[in-house]
Amino acid sequence: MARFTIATWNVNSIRVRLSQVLDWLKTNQPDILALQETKVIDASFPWQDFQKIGYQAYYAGQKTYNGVAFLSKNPLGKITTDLPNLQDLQRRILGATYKDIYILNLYVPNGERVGSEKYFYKLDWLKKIRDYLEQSLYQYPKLIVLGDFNIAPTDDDVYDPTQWCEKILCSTTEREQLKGILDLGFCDSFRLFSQELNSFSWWDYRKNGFVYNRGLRIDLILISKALQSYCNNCKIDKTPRSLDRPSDHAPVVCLFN
DNA sequence: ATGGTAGTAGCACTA
Repeated sequence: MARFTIATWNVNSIRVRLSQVLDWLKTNQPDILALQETKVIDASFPWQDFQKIGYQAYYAGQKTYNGVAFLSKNPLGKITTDLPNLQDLQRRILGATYKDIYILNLYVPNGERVGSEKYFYKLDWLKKIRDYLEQSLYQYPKLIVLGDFNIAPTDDDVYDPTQWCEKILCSTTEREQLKGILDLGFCDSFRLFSQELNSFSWWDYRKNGFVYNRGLRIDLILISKALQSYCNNCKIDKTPRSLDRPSDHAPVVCLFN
């Protein structure tokens, strides 16, 4: 397999974060960057800025909320924004092919609070994603599912598991839904490699969460079995989180070769 | 502190 890097980053508004994303792309040169929470309608997506630095943009946005995108050095194929079993006005899904790899960029619903209406929407949404992935694996054994999952897979991905016990992003039911996806034949690429304790990808803006490393690891790159032997590294890049006016999420990068 | 901060929009909602 030719060397290939893919990354995911919830940017919390592409318009506010545009210069940071451009700088990060110039420095890191991933083949593909998947974005979440772009928060722009398609007509306002700043695709020209990315084209100038050698990236083609694919996007599915809406006003104010959600919005997903791919920035890619090479053209992507088979762009999908809705799944056969999941048609939603909320723009949270973007699928594309790159060579023989299928890539699914997800902005999983937050869920607000365990037991809330949004929580059940999240669980139902994840079940539909699972069913779609189960089918897709037949056609695309090489499958990458990445994005903001809004689930911390285990207590090792939580700065204070006691405080977060059975809270949104950490509840047993959410974790079981994620496990249901992993059990199809995916792994959490971050855990294929040794990592520092307390590695997180999201820190609350409030109460200096980043300064005290009070975070969660909710941004994931899941890879199917057919890709595992090619995966050489996965890491979280905390540097953009320390910039002025940052996103509350850090990029996660996965390398194949 | 049923708080806190940020983005969008221009208020209240979402995260």
